[in-house]
Amino acid sequence: MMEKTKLKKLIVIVGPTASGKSGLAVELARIYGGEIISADSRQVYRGMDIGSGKVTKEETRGIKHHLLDVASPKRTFSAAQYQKLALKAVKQVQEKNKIPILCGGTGFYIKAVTEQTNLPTVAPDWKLRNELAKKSTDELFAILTKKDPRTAKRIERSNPRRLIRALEIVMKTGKPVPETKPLLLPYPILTLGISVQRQKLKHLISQRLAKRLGRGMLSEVKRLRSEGISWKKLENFGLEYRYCALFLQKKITRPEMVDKIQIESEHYVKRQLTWFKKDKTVHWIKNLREAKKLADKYLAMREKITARVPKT
RNA sequence: GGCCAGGUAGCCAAGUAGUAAGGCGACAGUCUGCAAAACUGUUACGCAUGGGUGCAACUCCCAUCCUGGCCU
Repeated sequence: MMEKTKLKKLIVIVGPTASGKSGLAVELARIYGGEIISADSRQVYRGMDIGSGKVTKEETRGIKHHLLDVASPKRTFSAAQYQKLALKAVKQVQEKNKIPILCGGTGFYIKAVTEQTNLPTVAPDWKLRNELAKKSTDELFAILTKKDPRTAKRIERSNPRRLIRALEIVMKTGKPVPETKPLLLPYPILTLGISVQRQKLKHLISQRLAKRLGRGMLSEVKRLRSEGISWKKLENFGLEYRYCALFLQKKITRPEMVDKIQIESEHYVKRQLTWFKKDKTVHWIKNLREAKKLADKYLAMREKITARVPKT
């Protein structure tokens, strides 16, 4: 009986871009017998490799990675789709009696898994969205206030994207946006946050950018374009994809492109840190040693409990 | 040396007698299906320096310093 009482585990690794999440995840996976579940909103797309910083075959060092290349860049992938796939992957890994390591910089995706927030099931209706997009935020807010005052009260009244999504839900369901309650996973999670000095991060980003250009990032973007991804879509992917696309269209110069990617990446770091700092369960670590210490302690809980459960 | 233009926040920049637009950056933050996205807030008791004229000057006048252009 003892061997059947496996305990569910999940290690989460977060941190700003270029902080070394992927490397740490692979290390921990090798040490503890884990598989990695990527939580990156761009690495889910096939063909977006260099620009998104997807691990290479060598970098995986034989560790299985889930949730990479699961979507076509031609279609819009969403947090809800991610949630479904990621939860499935977590379960799958746990069933193999291995440790799932959820690793990535997309805070919203991480939250979708760890809190299992029940995201509204209304699918995007682009026709409706485009219609609504013609209105000003004031108008949108006024409509929402009328149809769903409770949501209007807490929504950002100047953010068209949020307003439109809320209205989409209201109009498609005929009901107010449902209140979500976070469903915490029924087992403890260990969340590690990689802490790197901002200044150091800037250097890392700049080095990484040079490397990516050397590896053919521009060709990658050109290829995506030739495969039918519109410039607009590429620009919407942000960072490297946005500014490479602008450069390839000759809307900006190459130095401007490099400059923009650098600065925008630094802004991105800031947004990520704002998000992750809010999560008080994150254990901030500086290196593998600190990570191991926490992981050892966390995983040791397994033995204690599995040893005890059969007796009771 | 002469003439002209100009010196406004970390940077770019508007204003031009009535009490400092805007953009970038920086910093902080938001987040219920686009999240590398979208969005919000803060950021010059002071406009090269010193005088002067006005009730009132960044705005007008004078001098000085600095920058750029042209001329010799």
